[in-house]
Amino acid sequence: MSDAALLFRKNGYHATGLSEILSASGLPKGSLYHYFPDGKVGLAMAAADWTTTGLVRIIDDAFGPAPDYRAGATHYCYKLARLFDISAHIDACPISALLFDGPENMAFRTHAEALFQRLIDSIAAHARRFGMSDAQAQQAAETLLITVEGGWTLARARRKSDVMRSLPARLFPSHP
Amino acid sequence: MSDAALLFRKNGYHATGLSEILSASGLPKGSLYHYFPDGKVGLAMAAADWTTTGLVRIIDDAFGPAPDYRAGATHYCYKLARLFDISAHIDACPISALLFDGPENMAFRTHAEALFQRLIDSIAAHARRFGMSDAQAQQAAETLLITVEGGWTLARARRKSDVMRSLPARLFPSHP
Amino acid sequence: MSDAALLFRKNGYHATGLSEILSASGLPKGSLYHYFPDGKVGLAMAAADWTTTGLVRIIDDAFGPAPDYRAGATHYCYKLARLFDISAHIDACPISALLFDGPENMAFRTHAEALFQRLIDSIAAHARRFGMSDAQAQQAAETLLITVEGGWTLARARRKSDVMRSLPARLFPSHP
Amino acid sequence: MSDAALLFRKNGYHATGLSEILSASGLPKGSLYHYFPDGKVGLAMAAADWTTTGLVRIIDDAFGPAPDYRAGATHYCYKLARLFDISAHIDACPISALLFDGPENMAFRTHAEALFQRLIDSIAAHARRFGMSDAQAQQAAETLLITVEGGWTLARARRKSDVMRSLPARLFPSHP
DNA sequence: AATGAATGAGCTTTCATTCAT
DNA sequence: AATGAATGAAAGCTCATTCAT
Repeated sequence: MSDAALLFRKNGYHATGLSEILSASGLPKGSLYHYFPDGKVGLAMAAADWTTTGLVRIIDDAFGPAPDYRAGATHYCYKLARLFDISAHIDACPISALLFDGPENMAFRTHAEALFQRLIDSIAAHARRFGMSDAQAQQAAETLLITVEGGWTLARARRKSDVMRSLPARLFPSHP
Repeated sequence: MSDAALLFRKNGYHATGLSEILSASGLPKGSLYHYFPDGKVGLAMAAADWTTTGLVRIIDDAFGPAPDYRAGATHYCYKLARLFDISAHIDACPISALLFDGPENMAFRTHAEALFQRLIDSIAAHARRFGMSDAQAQQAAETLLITVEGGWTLARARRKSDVMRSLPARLFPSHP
Repeated sequence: MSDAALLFRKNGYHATGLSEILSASGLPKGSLYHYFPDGKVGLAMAAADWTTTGLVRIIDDAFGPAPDYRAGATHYCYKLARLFDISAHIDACPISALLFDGPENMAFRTHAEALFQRLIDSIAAHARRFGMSDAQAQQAAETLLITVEGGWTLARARRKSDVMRSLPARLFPSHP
Repeated sequence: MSDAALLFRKNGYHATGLSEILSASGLPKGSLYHYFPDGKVGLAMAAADWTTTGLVRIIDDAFGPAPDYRAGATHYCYKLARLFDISAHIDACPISALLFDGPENMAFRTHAEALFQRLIDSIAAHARRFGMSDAQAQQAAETLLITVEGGWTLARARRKSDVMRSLPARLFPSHP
């Protein structure tokens, strides 16, 4: 599963062949359709689920020990910058890699929406823990996700993680 | 060219076949490699160039008549929201569609970086016009691009353009 | 069994998947090879047997109450025309569906020959009952089978059962 | 083309793989879809056309020099018996091999109907030449096709061409 | 005795590209 | 300069069958 997730993120959905995934994972060719009767679509969705779970864990690790929301968000951006560095700058946002599939698969869009919402909800839970109202928390979490998502895209184009580390300053500008 | 750009944005790089593009544009099959000796790669880059030029025009239209930077950025987000709506929710960010190609084409990343920079520079020029310093303008333009890019991704997952119209409030929070 | 026979007749041997048959009949997947150790080949033969038994019953029903051979043959053709109509033009001759398998299964040909002979023998028995000699009966039964088989093929191509009802006039032309 | 036609007749539509045809004909794999953009379906139809043309020639050869319709039909049956023998008893009626495809391809049935009609028309033209009325000729030609088709099927099951040579006696019984 | 998980060969088709004209 | 016919690799997927339980 982790092999599939990595390859999908690295190459995108269409550029990743099933045989590539299978040879990477060592599994036999015919077995895939037992575990994933929906074939490549089902496998890609499961891979995105798997990676989203990992992102939720990163969120919890970032916000858990933080003294306030701002510190948690900053930790989160820095953790993603590190993740970007160790993955050799080649990994796309796992959910976006799913999203960028043809429009004929509306299920993909629906699934991507649900996964983004999982991330937003995870962040919002921490925001509420730090005293925000429900509306404030939802707003702040969405803003963080949007910023992180856009920052990751720019970092990818530049093949440098600096942008990720610049995000907290953009999110929380100092007021003169 | 506009046909190619639209198809790449709609389906992504790998999901768009050359024959699909050629039959859409009515061009003869064999002559593509005379106009684009690098084949699909060169065509995709040219298509991204073409769309980037269109985005620069949108930026100029948004910021040109605006009284200040904040108003220009707001106009820009609203124009993109309208663009999202009239393209029936099927359009990816044209540059991202390029980005999500395999790592075997590093030229793609380099080209995507240059295109993003063109957008940033266009925005920064307007920012300077409104009195910002060079450093401030570059910073503000990057932030706007990051936000717009992330917002577009979330809008695409939700198949609703609302997120785009919520971006100005996130970029310019009111201070109590 | 009736599910398998119907599917084989509808789609042919190779176009009918074992999983299709098993899911239609509700039987567990692995147990097929206990009932039919020869797998798909054995199942198809048993299905053809089952259908042949049904055809023998139709022959007996057609000839049993008939006053003479000609009337019996006519009834038979009309019964087959009705069968063609109620099966929505999708049924091949069940034995032919077997026949049209690859030459690597010579057992199929042998089996098909035996099944055709069962039908011929059933018709010949009625012919003898109506006073024909053994040789006459065998000859008449073969002719009827040949005509019915060819008529069914043409009816299938035309998707109309009319040909079947025209067969008696071809078999028993009025002498001026 | 003749390779494809033979293989389809020998093994049936579904049991004949495209790679089998291509390796038999020596053509490269990718070229097939230039000559037959509809793929296997188009190839099978063209193969059936090709063989039908051959059957029309056999009909003309049989009826051309014949003194009357009965002699022409007899020649035709004997020519088919010889064809059966030299094709090693393994060849199906080429049109039937087409016909026995899944019902999802209504185009196949329509095409098979047209091909059968070509054969009937060819025979009927000769029948008219021998003095039959239009109605008589059509009727006689249909009867001959039906008989030949059914006879071929039985001959195939028995792996002996005797049935084909017995058809004239069935078509033109001597009146005592 | 009975089963469902597991398999690898094979399927048809699409692909970006080349090259003789 | 311009082209469409031609191509081999690879794609995603289905298949009948096996076997440990």
